[in-house]
Amino acid sequence: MLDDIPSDRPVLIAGPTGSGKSAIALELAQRQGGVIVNADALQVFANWQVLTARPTDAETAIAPHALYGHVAGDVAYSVGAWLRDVTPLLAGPRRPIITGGTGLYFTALTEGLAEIPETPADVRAEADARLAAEGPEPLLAELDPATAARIDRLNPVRIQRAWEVQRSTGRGLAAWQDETPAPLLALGDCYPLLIDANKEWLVQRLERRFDGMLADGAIEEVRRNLPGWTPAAPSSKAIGAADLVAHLRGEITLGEARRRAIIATRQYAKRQRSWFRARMKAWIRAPLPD
RNA sequence: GCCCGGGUAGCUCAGGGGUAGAGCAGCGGAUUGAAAAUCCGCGUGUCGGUGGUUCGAUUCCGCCCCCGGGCA
Repeated sequence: MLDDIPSDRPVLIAGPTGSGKSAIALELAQRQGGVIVNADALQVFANWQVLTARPTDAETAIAPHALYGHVAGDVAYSVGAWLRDVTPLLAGPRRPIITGGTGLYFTALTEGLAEIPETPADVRAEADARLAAEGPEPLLAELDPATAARIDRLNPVRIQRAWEVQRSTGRGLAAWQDETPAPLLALGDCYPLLIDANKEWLVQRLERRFDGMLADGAIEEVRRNLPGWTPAAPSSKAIGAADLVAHLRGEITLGEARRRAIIATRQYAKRQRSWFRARMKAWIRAPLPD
């Protein structure tokens, strides 16, 4: 698999959680050089390492890594922010090996993303408040027809996003999206590798991986995050975090927390599979185990 | 041994004379700035067993089995 990878082009390594992407990236970086760039929405956060399976200090010492743990856990992050972070790394000097499981990030990178200003915190707060008080319908009614027709009207988060864009920029989301610029990195200019993990094989691995996280101090890591813990924080979405918090608070047993976290991980892997199948048809597939 | 409950989808349970339903799990899908998020779709299962009443029983009655609790 690694022998087919050219050394003069950016490499993309996507795949479901727990499929061994990081190890492949590390070996590639050791063989050919380059910088491993994170494309995982949760591994950007500084307050998690064990729970998000972020590369360890020993691993980051072997090869250069970028965009791992560089964002505080209570700071809003997004695809747009990630794209802005990735841009300078694409210019060199090292060949980027972009690795992660967030399909949206890869698609935005290789197919383009509308250049919409970041939603100001006060607009987000206003939207949160209105959604809680009034429900999604009034917000939906305030959207322009083109946007309303394009988004999933049954999904409150999609409605909120469209409303926030309208409110903060004065333009409809659809108008912005219609002006989406060319992608930062076209598929033809890189080597896009998709880890195609066998489902049963992966499910077993995910279970063992969570036990490994517990053995490596996941509970202590969660305990460190307990002061001021809020499910609303961007980094609180890490799978298993809320479950282990509930356990530390004595609400559920460790066994129950483990059970829930493993289920959530499996469900996440399923969603990744859906994205990859539908959106990454042109990628080079590497079956695992081979 | 007796008295109450209860035995219905993988799990937790609702229902009720005209062959049954919800949450979770599971499976599939969508997804251009919270994406490890969010959202959509998919439910035949000896209704514990067996006899009886009835045009018809999972639903009513008898007996039996199992699980709780209580009394001895």
